[in-house]
Amino acid sequence: MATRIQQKNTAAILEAALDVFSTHGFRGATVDQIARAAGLSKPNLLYYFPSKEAIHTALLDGLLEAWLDPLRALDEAGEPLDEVLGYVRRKLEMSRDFPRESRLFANEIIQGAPRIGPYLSGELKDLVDEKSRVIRHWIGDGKIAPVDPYHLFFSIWALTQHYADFDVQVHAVLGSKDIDPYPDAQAHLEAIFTRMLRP
Amino acid sequence: MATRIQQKNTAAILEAALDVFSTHGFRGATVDQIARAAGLSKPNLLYYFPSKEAIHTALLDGLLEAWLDPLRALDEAGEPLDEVLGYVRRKLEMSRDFPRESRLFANEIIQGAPRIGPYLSGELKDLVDEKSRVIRHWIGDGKIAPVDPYHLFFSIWALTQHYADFDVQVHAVLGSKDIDPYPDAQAHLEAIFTRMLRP
DNA sequence: GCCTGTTTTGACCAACAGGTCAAAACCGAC
DNA sequence: GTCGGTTTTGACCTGTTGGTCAAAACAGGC
Repeated sequence: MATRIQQKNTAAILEAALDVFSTHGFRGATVDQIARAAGLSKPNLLYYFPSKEAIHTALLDGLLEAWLDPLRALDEAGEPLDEVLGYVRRKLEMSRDFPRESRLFANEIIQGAPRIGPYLSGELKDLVDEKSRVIRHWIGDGKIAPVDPYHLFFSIWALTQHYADFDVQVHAVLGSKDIDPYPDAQAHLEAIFTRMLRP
Repeated sequence: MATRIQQKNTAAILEAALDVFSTHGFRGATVDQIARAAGLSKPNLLYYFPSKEAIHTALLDGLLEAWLDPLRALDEAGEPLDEVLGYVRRKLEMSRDFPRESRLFANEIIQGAPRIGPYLSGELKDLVDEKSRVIRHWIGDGKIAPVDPYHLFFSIWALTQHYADFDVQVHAVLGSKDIDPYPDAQAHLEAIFTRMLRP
């Protein structure tokens, strides 16, 4: 249904908007800024999306779609520690590979989740509830050390997303701009959760 | 030097501005909004602070002043595990008691630290470098388990600030708005770092 | 009460923001 | 090339924003 030009331009817009929204927040971003970053004029951009809000919504929808995948993959039938470590690894890879998406999400939450409140207490909470039961089963079976499942998940989110959201701080503290912190982070987090969950 | 009215009004402005900036970010906040929240008219507010920027700067300066105190208190002469746990506790108390300050800081970092970049690679990095040496000494003496000091600090920041910055998400996932997550968080973090650092 | 400095205000401005619109330019099928 | 629909643009409108200013209102010491 969509022409070549449409595909190319909507993609360029979303790409540019992700850049701008993730670093300036919704209100801090201007349509003109996004348009220029996408190589279009403002009216031309508005030809593809009816409003600034619509671009932001499209971006968030696409993000939330994939946001839960790493957790969904946590498998009750697997080896408990490996499953958790796998989840941590996937989340950390998302921070590394999609830092802008992480910051877009972070912006939204910090500002009180005005647009994704229902998602948080809906889909997200449901999935976390479900996986928390899995964690509790594992604890009941003595497969992993007793731990509050909810705070376990909070810890995983905090530790992994930190490397995307606070990227600037991480690099500033580590000193050299060229260093990739992710290998060390990966080892560090693996050690943390291994020690935390070993029965 | 400052009159009663000046003290009262500048305090009210900073208080209101903290509210507004921490939830909407710098560009998302409007001077009018801050003025109304402080119970003043916009020109009246501008009588006390020369610009929106000046209010924001005053707020950040005050914050950064106190931001490092919990880490400064980490004492090389103390019992290593207790010292780290004390730092974690202090940081978590800051998240609980000053969540708006934490979000103000988070907003700044996520947006690339346009105003506090020098602080990050200056004061902050220096202090972290110094305390990292302390951690390494403790490791060398076999007092705590070997761990990358920098990533240890990142972990502490991530885990404690998460409860302030992502407060909405925490409450949404936990379900009941009335529950105070901090007691559980405190116990959880204590357990994490104890297991992490026990030799 | 009066006088001096402080505080407050309403009216105003220029810049910028999101968004509209009609007309022009462009594209590809025929 | 020409024709229909698609794409792009410049000019424009309206509301908002940060900030100014002169004048009014208000202290509080005498």
